[in-house]
Amino acid sequence: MKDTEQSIIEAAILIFNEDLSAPLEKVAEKAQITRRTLHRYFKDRNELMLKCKTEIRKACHKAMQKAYDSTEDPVKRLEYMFYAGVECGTKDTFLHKLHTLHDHDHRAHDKECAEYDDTFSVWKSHLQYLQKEGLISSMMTVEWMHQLFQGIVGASVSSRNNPKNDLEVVKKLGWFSFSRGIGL
Amino acid sequence: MKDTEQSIIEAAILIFNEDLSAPLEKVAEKAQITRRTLHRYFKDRNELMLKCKTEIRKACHKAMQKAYDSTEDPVKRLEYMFYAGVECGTKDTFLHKLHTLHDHDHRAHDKECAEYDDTFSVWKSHLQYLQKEGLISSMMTVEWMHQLFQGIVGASVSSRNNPKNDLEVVKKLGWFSFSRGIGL
DNA sequence: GTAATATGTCTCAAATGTGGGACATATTAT
DNA sequence: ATAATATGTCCCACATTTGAGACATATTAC
Repeated sequence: MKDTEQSIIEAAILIFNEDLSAPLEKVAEKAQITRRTLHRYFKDRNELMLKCKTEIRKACHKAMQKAYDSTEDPVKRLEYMFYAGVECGTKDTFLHKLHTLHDHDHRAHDKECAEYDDTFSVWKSHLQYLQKEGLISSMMTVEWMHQLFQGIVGASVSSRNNPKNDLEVVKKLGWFSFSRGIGL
Repeated sequence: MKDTEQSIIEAAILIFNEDLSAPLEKVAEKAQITRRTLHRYFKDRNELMLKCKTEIRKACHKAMQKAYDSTEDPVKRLEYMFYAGVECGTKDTFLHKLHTLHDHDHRAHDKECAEYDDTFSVWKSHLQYLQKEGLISSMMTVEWMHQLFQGIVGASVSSRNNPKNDLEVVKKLGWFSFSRGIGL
């Protein structure tokens, strides 16, 4: 019964990803509880948002790290990390969105931003490594490849909203487009 | 002095794209006017939102059509239509977002959705044509290529938030990734 | 079955967002 | 310079959102 808190967070991520200032009522609806119950778990919107941020950072970091550790082969490693992004779904897209908002100024000494950077530092370092090895195009910056990654993950997640699109198929399509898109 | 209305719309598109339920105060700030002035031009949030939707549909439709008409060469045509998307910037990403929201059910008989479909029907038809001619991969659906298009346009628009990234460079990078991503 | 815990219902006060009236000031056109 | 128009300031009524107390009901653990 303690998973109510978690289900609220999951619901909030889905709602806030589409509408940052959505009323908490909508989050409660999505979580299939009352707003009163939501307030028993979270003092206010801010506290809920903080928990969401922690959750998405944790989940994405864990998934990316796991993918990285799952193989030694540089190209497979890249592929699995891409899949990790897709499997994180809305959590990944929301995380990226929060750190590219126009008013959010990203500074590394901030704790949240540091954790965000940390989550993708392995990923970015790996992209640089692949460039040095000549496995992927050197004409593009790591920043662009990261934006491309987030963009294609977003496209994959959108595709999955249509239930007729199987996760595995979507992942393969996404990887095809991403890998070729970075000149692999 | 009549361009105040237009500048409010432009500001609203930027704000609402990031935060659908953002207070109108934020729109006014972005447009560098008072909320009181905003209310003189738009009765309420709903009216403003409708104007935004009309604006983005109009702008994107016009840009896509212009790109289509600018050449006869099928591949160049595709390339120019991609650039059109990037040049529409937030307008394109916002338009796409509005029609992929979870609560928005997309039905063709609805006037707004019909116009949306119309805007990208030329684009999608052209993708199908290229597939039939064997110029791009036939392993993927038109829907996926469209999602990919929107995803990479979004990545390009994000990149441009960093002023050191020149529009032309971003366009070229985006096109490189997109064209290869669809197997061209 | 009983106690503990979780959730729902009803209610309400505070905070925030919204729309617009009244009037002053600023800008533009002629 | 003057009139017309646009915008800002101040203010207010209204709607929505928010956070929580009090209590009933439901669920779970033992």
